[in-house]
This record gives sequence, C-alpha cells and structure tokens, in this order.
Amino acid sequence: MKVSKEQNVRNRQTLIETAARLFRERGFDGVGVMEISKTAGLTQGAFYAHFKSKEALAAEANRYLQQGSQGHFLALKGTSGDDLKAYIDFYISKTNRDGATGCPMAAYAGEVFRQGDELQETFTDGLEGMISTVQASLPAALAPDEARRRALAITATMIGAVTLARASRSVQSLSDEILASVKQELLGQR
Amino acid sequence: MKVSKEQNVRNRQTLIETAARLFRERGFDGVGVMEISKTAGLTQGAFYAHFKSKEALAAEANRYLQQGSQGHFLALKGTSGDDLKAYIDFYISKTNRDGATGCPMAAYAGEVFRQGDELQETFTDGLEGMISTVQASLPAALAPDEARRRALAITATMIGAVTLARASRSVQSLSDEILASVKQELLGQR
DNA sequence: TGTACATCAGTGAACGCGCGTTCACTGATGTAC
DNA sequence: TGTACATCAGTGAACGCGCGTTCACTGATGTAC
Repeated sequence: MKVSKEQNVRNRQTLIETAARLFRERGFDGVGVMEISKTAGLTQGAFYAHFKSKEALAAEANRYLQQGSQGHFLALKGTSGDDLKAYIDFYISKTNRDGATGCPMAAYAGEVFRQGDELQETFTDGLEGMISTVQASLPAALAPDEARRRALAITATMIGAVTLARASRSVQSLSDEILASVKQELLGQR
Repeated sequence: MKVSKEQNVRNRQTLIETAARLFRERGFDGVGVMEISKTAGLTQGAFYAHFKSKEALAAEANRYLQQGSQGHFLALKGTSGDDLKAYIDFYISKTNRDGATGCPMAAYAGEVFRQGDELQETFTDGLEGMISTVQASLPAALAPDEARRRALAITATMIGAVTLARASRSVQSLSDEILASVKQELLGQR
C-alpha cells in the first residue's frame, strides 16, 4: 500500500523519534525492531525500507538527538558561567532517570561497548559533545587543560549518578538518595 | 557420567568463577549459559543441575565476589584515611576497565535495570557495600550525613569513569584520557 | 576384600521463543498521454 | 480534465539463528552385603 511522499517522510521521522524514546527508556538491547515499528504505526517490513539495520536506526536516532531540536546534552552549548548549575540540576534528576526523554549518554553508556562500530561512533561523538558543553560552562579563567580535566570529571559524575540511579530503581530510597546527594555534592563544591 | 562428590563441588565452584569472570568481561547479556558451561568444562545440562537459572548463577557469582576472597570493592573495608587514594587509584584504571577481574558494579551498572529481581538485589547490596567502603575511608571528623553524601558522589564518579572508559574503548585516546583525568581530579581535590 | 546394584552428576539432543532480517506481494500514488 | 499504468511504500508471512531451558538417557561412583 503505497503512501504519499509526505507521509513517507513523516513515517521515517516517526520511526526515529519512537526509537529515540524507547531506546532511552529501555536501552538498545531492550527494544526490538517489531516493537519500534508497531509503535510507529508500521510493520517490520516497512522498517527495512527506511533503515538498513536496527543499528543504523539507533545511530540515526542518536544523531537526531544531538542535532539540537531535542539536544538534551547540548542544551547549553555556547553558554557559560552559572549555567553549569542549571545543567547539573537538570541532568541529575528523576526526570532524566525515569523518562523517555532522558539523556542517551546515560541510557547507552552501559551497553554500547557490546554494539557495532556505527553506534559506538555516534555515542563517542555525543559524549565529546557533552564534555564540551560542560567545559564551555566552566569559568573562562581556567587553563584549557584543567578545564578539560574538570569537564571530564563532572561528566563522569553526572552520567555515573544517573546510571546508578537507574540501576537501583528497585530500591527507590537508595536511587533517590544517589540523585539528591551527588547533585548536592557537585553543586556545593564549586 | 557420575563424578565424585569432590569433583561435583569443584565443578560448581568453577561455574561460579567462570561466570564471574565472563560477566565482568562482557556483561550479563553478553555471555550465554552454553559458553559459561563449556568454558567451565561442562555442558548446559550440567549447568541446570547446579543452578536453577542463568540469573540464579549471576546472583551467586555476585555474592561470591562480595564475600571477600576476591572482593574488589570491599578491599578496603575497615580501613580508613589515606587508603581512599589507593582505592581510587586502583579502581579508576585500565585493569579495571579491560580485565576480567574488573569490578562487577561497573560491569553490571548499565544493564542491571533490565534484569530480574534477584540480580537487582545482589547488585544493590554490592553497591551499598562499595559506598560503605568509600565512606569508611573518609576522614573520621566528617559528620555522618556529609560523609555519606561524599561517599555517594565519589562512588558515582568512580563507576561513571569506568563505565565511560569501557563505552569509549574504540577511541582509545578518549578512553585513556577519561581514566587519567577523572582520577587526577578526584585525587587532587582533597 | 570382592561383587551387585542403586544413585545421581553429567550428556547432548531437542524444545519453544523472540530476535533481526528478507521477500513476494499489494494497492494507493502520481505521472504520461 | 480524464484515463491507463508504472512506481514504490508498506504488508505480513517466513527465514535462520542463538538464546535459556528441559529431559530421557548414560555410566562412574560409592554403598550394602
């Protein structure tokens, strides 16, 4: 059943957005092609008319998330100074732990090492983007190499906190405590 | 082919140790029952005479790692003071990123949320153990709640660093930089 | 100590299942006349 | 503008594969006499 050119484009976009949402919710290995297609209102057959593989879609979805319209971890690109506080406050949160709108870095971090090259590449790109964002929001007075080092540490802490909060979701008190405490430490120390 | 009682006990132990090693290397979803059994010198059939499921073995393997003989993240239990530096130095390292001897917390963190209750429980136990270890090695002068908060933040940073280093292994320069920089920041700031 | 046999750890083929992927087919779209 | 038909987005059954798990069977172990 052919569909108009416009609908075709819309379908492709729906697949990308659906995948971005589901992958962030449940990880790459936690969602199948069939479920993505069905949720997007299509069949698996149509899926492969749009993307050559599941991994290709995931890479596409990552790129889409990085390209701004929804670019969570690039939200602060080009800003500086106190915005770091806002970023940390936004990042280490229940929303980012629970939601389908969470940061893909945190969602993929634990399983990307097992995936294919294309996915690893977009992950690394996204990670570099996140590090740059953090670095750009640090005081301009810092020496570049020290700023970079700090940015790496802050990024690792943020992703670590969200990853652990997700992993311990079954013990809600611990999970919530991780978010609250790490956030407080990170905001307090500077 | 029946086997002596002693051999039977040894086989069970070999299964646990093999699983502990392989899971830490490639994650829970990255290794199958068949491979674990074969590596331990047995068949899948024998596996199910020892454990009621793959998850049960994984939980057992976690408990084994936590009970000291190999207890990486409990290595410092009961010590205090400057030993934190040694722990961080040991933890944020290529050995812990690459090896089969790595910390199970870092290995599981990213995928445990998708697993069953038993595995989630042993993970949470191990995480609490790691947090306690870190807290115990902080200056005794700190107020308990502040020490706890700091311990959570340090733990999140350590696990985050190793997780990101594993995830970006395909870009070795970045992966190495993450380890070196986060370690330096964490050691330097106190 | 030697023999007969019950026990049970381990074997390996088979099961059901869900996965990613393929492909012959369908029928609405949109172009050519 | 109306009709004929080539195009091609989407359908859905089927494929091969590897997974976790089961089970009828084997044969060495170790106990009873």
